[in-house]
Amino acid sequence: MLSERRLEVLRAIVQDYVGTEEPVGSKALTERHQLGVSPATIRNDMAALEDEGYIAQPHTSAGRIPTDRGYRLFVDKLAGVKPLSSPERRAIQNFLDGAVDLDDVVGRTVRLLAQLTRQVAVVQYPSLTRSTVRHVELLALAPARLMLVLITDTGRVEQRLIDCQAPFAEASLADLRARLNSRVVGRRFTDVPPLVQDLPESFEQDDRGTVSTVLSVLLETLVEETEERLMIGGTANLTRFGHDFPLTIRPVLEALEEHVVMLKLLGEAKDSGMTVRIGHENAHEGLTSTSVVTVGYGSGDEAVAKLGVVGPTRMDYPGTMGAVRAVARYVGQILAES
Amino acid sequence: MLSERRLEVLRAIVQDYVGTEEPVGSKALTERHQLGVSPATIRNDMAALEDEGYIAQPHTSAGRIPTDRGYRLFVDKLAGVKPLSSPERRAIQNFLDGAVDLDDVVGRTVRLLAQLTRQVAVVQYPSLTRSTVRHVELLALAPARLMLVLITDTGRVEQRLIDCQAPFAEASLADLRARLNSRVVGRRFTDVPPLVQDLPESFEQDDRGTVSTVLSVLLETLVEETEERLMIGGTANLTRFGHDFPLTIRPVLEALEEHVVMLKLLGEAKDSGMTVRIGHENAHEGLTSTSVVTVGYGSGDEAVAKLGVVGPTRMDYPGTMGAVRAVARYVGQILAES
DNA sequence: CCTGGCACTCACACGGGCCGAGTGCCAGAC
DNA sequence: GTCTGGCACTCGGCCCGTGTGAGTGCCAGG
Repeated sequence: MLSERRLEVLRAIVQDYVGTEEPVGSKALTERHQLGVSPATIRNDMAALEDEGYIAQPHTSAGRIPTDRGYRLFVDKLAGVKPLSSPERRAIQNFLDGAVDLDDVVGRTVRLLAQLTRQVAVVQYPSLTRSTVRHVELLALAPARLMLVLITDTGRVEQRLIDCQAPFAEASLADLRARLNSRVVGRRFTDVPPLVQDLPESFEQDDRGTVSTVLSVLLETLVEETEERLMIGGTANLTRFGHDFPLTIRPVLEALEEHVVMLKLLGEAKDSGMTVRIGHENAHEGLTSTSVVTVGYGSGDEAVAKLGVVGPTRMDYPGTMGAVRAVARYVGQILAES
Repeated sequence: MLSERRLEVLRAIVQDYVGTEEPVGSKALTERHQLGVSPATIRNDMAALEDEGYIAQPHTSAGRIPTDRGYRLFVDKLAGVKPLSSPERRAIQNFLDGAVDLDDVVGRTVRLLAQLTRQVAVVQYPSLTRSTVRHVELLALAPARLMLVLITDTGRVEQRLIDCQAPFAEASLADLRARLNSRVVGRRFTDVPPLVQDLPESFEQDDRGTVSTVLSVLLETLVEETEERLMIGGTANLTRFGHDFPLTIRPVLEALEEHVVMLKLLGEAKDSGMTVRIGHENAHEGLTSTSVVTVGYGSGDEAVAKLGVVGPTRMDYPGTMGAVRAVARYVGQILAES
């Protein structure tokens, strides 16, 4: 177990290193923080911290920098979440309030997060799986060609074209439309399947095939079309990473472009509360020198999607966490209103 | 006017520089190309080319590199468009054929272009303004709340919610839907406005307000919602730029993230044929050290949108142009089929 | 008009020496 | 037991002088 002071030393090291981007030595530490002890004492503490794997020296005669493990301890035990200033909060609200549709909300959120944190922002579109159905519409584009439109409570709209084997009477269509809506509106996607299972039976023999087709397309849309999307922004901030560029930044850019990778990353995060994954804690190889801060957001009590930022392990954790949490909160509000 | 051989020297310089990324000297030139003259002669030619502003020396005693003007001449007079190999063509077709919807087509195209050219790919979504209407649907979500769905010939679907002042009878709705479709299906967006102008007059007094509202939303969608979208990919290729990184790459990333900037860029290109903008020919400041190769693509005879790549001025122009043209052609085919 | 020769210029790589920040350890003080 | 000041040591980074080689411009001769 580390003594109180040693934890304090670790905190100081993290803070200084994040600020200066340079290895921090014992003397500099005593000068910049009121630790009340001499550099020699700090040196002993640092040696102990190094033994425990919390800090490391890049070169024999350089200062120390935190390891991933050190950042972990810092985040878990030493750092709080720094709330935003009230001008910042107002700016967020103003900026997000101007959004006109879902795409716009997500787009603005990405830009906002990127600007606030000066890092790469990742925002997942509200997921279909956790949403509820606001409305289902069925229209006949041609006698044997239908279009299914699904509107979610988060404002997302999905449409599918359906080719039927046989023409479908307008009356039957209206009937199906009405029954569908009465059963599924307001339901969560995952609850829908059992609710519509028996629908074909209540139709005439001739129409059952078409009804089944429609239902299967609907279920496909609900489930398989959990094809989750996301938007990414602020990649220009990657250039602030370090000066050993190409090697550092390239794999990160590659990972960011693979939305599948990013979705997996978000999926691994906790559903509620904030998740911070530091350096090697990220499974993906390209991201082992980055930290990822994510949090769920939603229109109501429950999270429907996640958002977060990707930055160097050497990031301002309290500030970043504060910004991420605040943005998630406001986006949730905006979604609830619309 | 430059002699034949001097043009040949310029071509050789461009080719070598693009290949090696290093300034090319007179001796190396004679060794790698059969110019039939000695280095001394080449030196004279190079001096002349430098006087004319086609090449420059980064340092007093280094080789020459092409200037923007040099590349311009190369592209205009010296370079052809290099056709793709047939395996490449097959790969393109296979890859694009797997697309399931418009988003997927655009996404695959971006990845394809980025991979083929090893540069940043930019693909504009098929523009609404040049498309035609495949179908318009109107549905009542609630007595006084309508939804307008617009389907284009390129498979794009736009939807809008409409709040009406007064309830709108189902019969009137069906009537409006039918009339709308009979007038606008198959029409180009720009032709629609005069065709629907008089519609409100043919409805009952009570419904005219709602009809007008619907029409104005439709026109808004057609015109204002020429909010053109685009997709960008392959930014990781930027890391291959040079070794003087941050300064070069940063403004480029910033420009790429500003979709408005990129759309303007595409808008400035010729509507038909390929456009190559080299270095300072690009108005945007962040892109003055890049070249942009764009071409229009479309489902039929006419271009409905543009795509292209952004890369260093020192790029393989013939190869890039070949890839861009080929991809545009195949995307056009895919769109026409769907 | 082309060529070989020649003197000149410079960017860059290499190597040595100095500097200073930072460390570990130890003996002594509290 | 813990902290402190002192001390010897390490080593990365910086400055600087030198050498090298690629590349140039110019000129006289074919």
